[in-house]
Amino acid sequence: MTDPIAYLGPRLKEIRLKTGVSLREIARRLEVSPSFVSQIENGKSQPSVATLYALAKLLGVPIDVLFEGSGNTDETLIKNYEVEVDRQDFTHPTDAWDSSKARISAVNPKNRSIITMDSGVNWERLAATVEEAVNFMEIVYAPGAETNKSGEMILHDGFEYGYALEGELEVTIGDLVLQLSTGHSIGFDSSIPHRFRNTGIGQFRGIWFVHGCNVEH
Amino acid sequence: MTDPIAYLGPRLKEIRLKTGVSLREIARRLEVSPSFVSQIENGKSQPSVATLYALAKLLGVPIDVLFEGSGNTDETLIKNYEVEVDRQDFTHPTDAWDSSKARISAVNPKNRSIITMDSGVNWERLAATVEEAVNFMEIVYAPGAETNKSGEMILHDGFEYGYALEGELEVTIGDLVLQLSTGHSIGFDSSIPHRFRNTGIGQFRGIWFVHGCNVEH
DNA sequence: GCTGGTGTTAACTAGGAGAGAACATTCACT
DNA sequence: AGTGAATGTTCTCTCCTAGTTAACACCAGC
Repeated sequence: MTDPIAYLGPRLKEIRLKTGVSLREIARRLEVSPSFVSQIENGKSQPSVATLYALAKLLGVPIDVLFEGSGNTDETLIKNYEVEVDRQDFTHPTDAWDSSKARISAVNPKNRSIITMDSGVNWERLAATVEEAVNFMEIVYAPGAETNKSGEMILHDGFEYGYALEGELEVTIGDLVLQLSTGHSIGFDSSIPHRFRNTGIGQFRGIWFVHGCNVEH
Repeated sequence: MTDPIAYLGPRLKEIRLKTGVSLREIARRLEVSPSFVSQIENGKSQPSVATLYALAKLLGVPIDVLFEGSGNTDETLIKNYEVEVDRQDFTHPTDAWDSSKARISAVNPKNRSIITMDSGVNWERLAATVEEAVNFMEIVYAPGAETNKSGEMILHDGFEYGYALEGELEVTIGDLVLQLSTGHSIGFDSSIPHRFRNTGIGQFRGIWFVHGCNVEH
């Protein structure tokens, strides 16, 4: 295993690029010089603990992921659906994907079925429907992205459960406003009008589970 | 909100004392001077990123917990149940916690309601039951831990969905054996006999969602 | 008394965290 | 093509601080 400290810089750069933030923007928010951020990313300098902490907070990732080496051996041979769908003509979240009555479904993160919503919102299916009226997915909100660009709330029957993986998500349910960050979780009645908005600088990722009322087997 | 950086030292000391290791022993292993460790613990000096990393590795804690100071940077006003339950006399996973008919539930990772199963398996509730026959939780398997120490499979009605956060979990469903690692996800019919086992060297954590058949609202 | 453990605090130094400037690019305009 | 404002990079330099060495005070057991 290679030295995780040495990969800290490249890892930071990778995360920053993924979120589409500029190096200078980072520097501005951190109140350090752009050159220093560059030096860090290229491994020519190392941040202090304080800047490392601020950096992680800014990017919305737990510090530990910054040290997860690139030595990622993912040789698990999980076969699954690799369809790239792009339909948004469904009325209920649980109808996002067509149903397929497998009794077991396993999905490799590399080839998830993805639905691209408008304005920087993605849904990635975590399991093919082993039952009706259920949707198990990872949702990804780009910085600034929101459920409805118009700002109006949505509601539907059923219930909804979420777990925040990384980033910041402002969750509005009824007149309740919550700020979700890594590790936070929620569950609520979907018939209450709700909407989400990524208020962080980095992307938001979360595990989401939605099911309707007419669950049958 | 107090500065989490300032609490880094005290936090380290707290963890060290809890494990019963001497300050000088830490210094020896880290290959730094004992005085420096003392200075770090008393907040009179701050470690470099490299030493911080080594320190966390040595103490066996993720770096992020070193910043979960008593000065709670997490000011999200999420109120939730803080009960420590320890009952295992339920017959169905969805009955693990008593039901409480809130329509919205948000849970802060710091004060989740935890059920301690035997042989290194924990369930941490991610949302209070906003509906019947549903359980949304984070499951933690210590290295080597398994669903049933006896090795027999379990089955119950309903469906089950999982997402792997960290570690390795060997999942056996019927005669299908899968290896889950970070990012992998599954969904299956719980009436198929199944069991899990942590085959990795570290702990396994995953988001789990279980619901029964008699879902009503 | 001594010896071996514990943690703490001074005074000091070498090295690197971080700044600042100038650099080469690429865009989008008039 | 010319200006302007972004982008990231690479020099050089300074000042601060991560980390050392020394001596400190405390407890055990022999």
